[in-house]
Amino acid sequence: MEGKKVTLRDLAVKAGLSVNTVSRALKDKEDIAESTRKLIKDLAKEMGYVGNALAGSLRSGLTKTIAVIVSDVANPHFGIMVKDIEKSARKHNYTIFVIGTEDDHEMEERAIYTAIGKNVDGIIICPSQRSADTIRLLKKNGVPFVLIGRRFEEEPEFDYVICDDEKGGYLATKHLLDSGHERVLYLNGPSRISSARERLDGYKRAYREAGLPIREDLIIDVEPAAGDARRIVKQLLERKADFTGIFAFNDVIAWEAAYVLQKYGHRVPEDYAIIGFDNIQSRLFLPFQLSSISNSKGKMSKRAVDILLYKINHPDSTETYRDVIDTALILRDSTGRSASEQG
Amino acid sequence: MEGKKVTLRDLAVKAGLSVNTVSRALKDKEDIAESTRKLIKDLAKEMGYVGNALAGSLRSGLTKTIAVIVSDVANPHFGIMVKDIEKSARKHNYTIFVIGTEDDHEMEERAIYTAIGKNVDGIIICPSQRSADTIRLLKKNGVPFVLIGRRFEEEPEFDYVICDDEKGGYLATKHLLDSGHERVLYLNGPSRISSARERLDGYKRAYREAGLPIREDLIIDVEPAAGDARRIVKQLLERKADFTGIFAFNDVIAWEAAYVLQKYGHRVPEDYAIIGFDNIQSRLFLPFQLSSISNSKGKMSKRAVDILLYKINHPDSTETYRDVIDTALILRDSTGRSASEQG
DNA sequence: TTGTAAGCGTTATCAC
DNA sequence: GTGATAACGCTTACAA
Repeated sequence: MEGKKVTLRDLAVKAGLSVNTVSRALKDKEDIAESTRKLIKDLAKEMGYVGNALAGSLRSGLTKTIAVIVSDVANPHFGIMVKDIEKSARKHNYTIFVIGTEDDHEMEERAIYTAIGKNVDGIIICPSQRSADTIRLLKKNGVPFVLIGRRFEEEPEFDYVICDDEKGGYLATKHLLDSGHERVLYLNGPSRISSARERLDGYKRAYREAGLPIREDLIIDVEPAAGDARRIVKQLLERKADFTGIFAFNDVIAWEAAYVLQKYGHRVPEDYAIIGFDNIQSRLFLPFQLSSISNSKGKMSKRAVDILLYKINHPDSTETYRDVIDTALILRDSTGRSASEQG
Repeated sequence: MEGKKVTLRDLAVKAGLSVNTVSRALKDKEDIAESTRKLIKDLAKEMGYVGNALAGSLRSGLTKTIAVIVSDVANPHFGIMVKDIEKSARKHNYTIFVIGTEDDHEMEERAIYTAIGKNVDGIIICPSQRSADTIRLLKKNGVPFVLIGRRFEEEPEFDYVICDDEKGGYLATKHLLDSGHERVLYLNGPSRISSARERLDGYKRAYREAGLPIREDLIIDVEPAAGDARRIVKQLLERKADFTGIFAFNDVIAWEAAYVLQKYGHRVPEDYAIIGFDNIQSRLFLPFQLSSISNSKGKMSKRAVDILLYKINHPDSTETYRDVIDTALILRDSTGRSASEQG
């Protein structure tokens, strides 16, 4: 019952044939007698043969494996993305490594070395952007990769799939402004991150278009991982900062902000209107109806896989991919939409 | 710049030494001249050498890789677990494959074959429990594995780490009963799943202890993946089913139930008290304060990794592991706790 | 201290 | 149709 792994050689010995013949039979090569093929296939099933992909990979140089490197799979945004990537990859017979970085530089570097060492065929990474060096490592080692969710403006050779962050930031802010909230707190991500910068651009554009002054003291950087958002919102409330609308870099931060508002006895949307980013509600039906910016994670993930596989299969292609997926405003209760059917 | 991967041979040629010497130097073996070692290490760095773990694995039979097989990484419960497993594994220099099954039998089987084919050193799996055959496959192939979250009572040889589901079900139900909710709707998971059955046992025990009759019509199975919960709760509300408390198999189902209640204009906890399971709120600060049963996902994940690594490193050990992690009641607003500080 | 040879399990090539 | 041989990149045992 409890067996060591069955190899081609085991089958060959048992069948009185050569390893080679066994291999070819299992792979349905043309030049094998029908009878032999059947014999071997039955035997393989009987003995519970499972091919050793490792050995094949060593020869072919391909592992049918890709690495997905993100800060934190426990964040629903990344959880959803990883799920979608895995699903797309699986359709093409690829398996994924998942490696977390906590958006830390050193961990990211190690993650990349791990991936290269395991001979992945390619990498999908949401870079911490603490430095472009880690990504240059990939270029240097000739490992195909695609950035997802973030990009390096100064590195035109790094392919990416992002969403239209500027537009998202614009739509969110404009909606709050249009609803009469002239003082919008923006709980932004760290400014090293391209999406944080671009969403901020959108925020500012909305303000400019509305002819309202931008209040720099209402633009605050939050470290996403740390639960930093709660601390910051608490402080703001205690010092009675002057705002009525909140735009958050992502839904997790928006939830935390709403959580603190609740703790302090404030109502959403009556006292404060809140809008997030990522539209996680489309996948997770939470009883708190958070307005958000939809960024089509499913589409982004699929696209990233498609591009990566193309690069893997066309190593000499010099095309570069800079895909920007559209974003859209999704209104729910947290910004006081009247009873509608969205969500 | 853009290079093919550098191999030991490349280094050897460049250094005018044998592949073997290079290998030993990089591994800090004793019998290498200090000068040679330095020469080679510098060269390796310069040329950007990253070892090919594949080749070594083929020899050693170990890949330093484990597979994590779960139904759905986008479910925060599994997202958190995968994160914790990855973290623990990484500490021991293991990398994880993540494969989703949607709790589907065939996909689970394929996932297992994939894992075996990729020569993982071990597997952590939350089984769909549509059949024990898939898991027997693992036993048959001699691949170390640990079940997480679910167990097969009829298969005493399958090691597992679960939480005390019966106690959790008991605590949740008892709390609702104690709070005056005599008719508790139980939105349970599919009964093929051990944790669903055991939580139900706890539910029943609480009822028995309270001396109240168990209403079988208030015990309903929900398919977790499908968003089934929303449909079911809607139906119940429309036919004005008779209950005031809801105990849900997990937090995702609880959220969906609360979501529907909200849509129908009901208040939580005034009209309905709700309690979930998994205590995701401990990781994600949502503005909806859901009472829940804590099951120490961090502890479970770590324990699963520890057991698995032990089994990998002691293949001849015959110990079996049946770990049951304690569960605890965590009260929040959704069951009407008075203002306290939990959260 | 360093080099040579063999082998991990598979597959591609080329004989037979 | 089938079998022998080499090769993928590395490590272990042993020889020099």
